[in-house]
Amino acid sequence: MHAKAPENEPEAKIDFILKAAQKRLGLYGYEKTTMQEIAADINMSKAALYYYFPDKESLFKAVVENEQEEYFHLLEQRIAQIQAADQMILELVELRHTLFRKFLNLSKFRLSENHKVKPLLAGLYNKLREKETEILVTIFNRGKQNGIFYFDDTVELAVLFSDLLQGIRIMEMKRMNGIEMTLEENAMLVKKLRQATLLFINGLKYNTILPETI
Amino acid sequence: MHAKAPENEPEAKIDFILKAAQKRLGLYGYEKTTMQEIAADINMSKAALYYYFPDKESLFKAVVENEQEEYFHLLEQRIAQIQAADQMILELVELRHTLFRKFLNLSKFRLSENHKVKPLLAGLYNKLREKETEILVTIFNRGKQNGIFYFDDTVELAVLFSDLLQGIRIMEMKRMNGIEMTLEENAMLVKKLRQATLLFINGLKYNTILPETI
DNA sequence: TATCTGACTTTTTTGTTTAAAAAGTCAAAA
DNA sequence: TTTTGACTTTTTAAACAAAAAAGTCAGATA
Repeated sequence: MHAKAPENEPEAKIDFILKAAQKRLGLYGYEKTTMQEIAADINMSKAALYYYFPDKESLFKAVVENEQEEYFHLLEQRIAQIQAADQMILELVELRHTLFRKFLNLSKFRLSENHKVKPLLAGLYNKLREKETEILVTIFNRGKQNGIFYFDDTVELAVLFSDLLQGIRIMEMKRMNGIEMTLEENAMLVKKLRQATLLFINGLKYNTILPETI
Repeated sequence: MHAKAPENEPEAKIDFILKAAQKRLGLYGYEKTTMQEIAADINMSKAALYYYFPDKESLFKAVVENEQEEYFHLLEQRIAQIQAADQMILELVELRHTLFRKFLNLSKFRLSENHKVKPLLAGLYNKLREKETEILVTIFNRGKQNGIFYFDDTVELAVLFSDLLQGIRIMEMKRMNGIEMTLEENAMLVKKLRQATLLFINGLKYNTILPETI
């Protein structure tokens, strides 16, 4: 790589480092990426990285948070142009999938696995999910107000739906052979997510029996 | 323990060993249970166990398969007494949950984790899921024939539903602190499974837009 | 003053060796 | 046919050393 860093611009510099880090992390995962390597890629000393980021975890977090912000920004933009709540959900599911794939790469940790990366990822995932739930609640409430969705506790509903999607992702990942996802595997996952979402939405539309009344 | 083994009855003897093994495995998991211990519990020599089971894995498999057969037997019994397809699904989900809890104990492997137990468990889980899918397909087909469910490919539907349930279980397990499941955590999981199932069934009942036509 | 570096210390990971524990075998006994 | 004690082989665990990576810092650079 050995790209040139921008001179005299702290903001741009940080962004430059993030891009380099993202490349390495996306390619090799957290544990197989060293600070040394990231620094070398952009002709910096390792110590310089520590001038901008207190530690490796912070750098990793910044990279992931970057992606997440990008995603939510785009999502809000897209949703703003849609009227129907059910269409919003479908849009969210689709866009969310692209983030999942990025996240999958970033968190690709070789067999050595958890114990160090797991809590870090868990924290990042929780924040993502919190924001996601918020948005889902907004959409579900809108559907309720417009009289097309029937469900009492929309927060509960949002958490359930979020679980459901993530559950499907996990199950499909377990089916994968290697660490990489083939095109077919991806297509299958997308299809399942869509189908589950359609049924879910349908269930909401005609949900005459509210769970609370049972 | 030190229970007495039944004399001169190979079938009963095997069952006796299985019960002893189940107790240990359910309590400590595969890796923390030794053949020696199981043997000692029933006043046998370790070598005797190897007369009935070729190796430790076979014994473990036999224990799990035992549980599964019991489950399917009970399930078929219960389902036979129900008319409506949607009620059958609810019954299956509920009963399936008790099996999940047993399975959870049996497969409780301490931090040392995968690499040895994982493929073994995966094989057992796949067989379970295959049978489960079969039953689900039967139920979905019945619902379709009776004109209350609308979906084209019921096999696909069964796999999706199975994924969905397992996904919810996994997500809820990830939320758990320790290895054990508290009563509250269990109640929450049961509630989510039920709610998801209800929405799913509802979605099927009013699924005017078949996924294939989109 | 803000940014950066080489040389340094500390922590984590990896590899190696050895001992203990558990799996698995077998000839002979009951 | 079933069971056992004594045996061999394989797997796990502990202890230690060496290597690699994380993280620090006084001083250089501009």
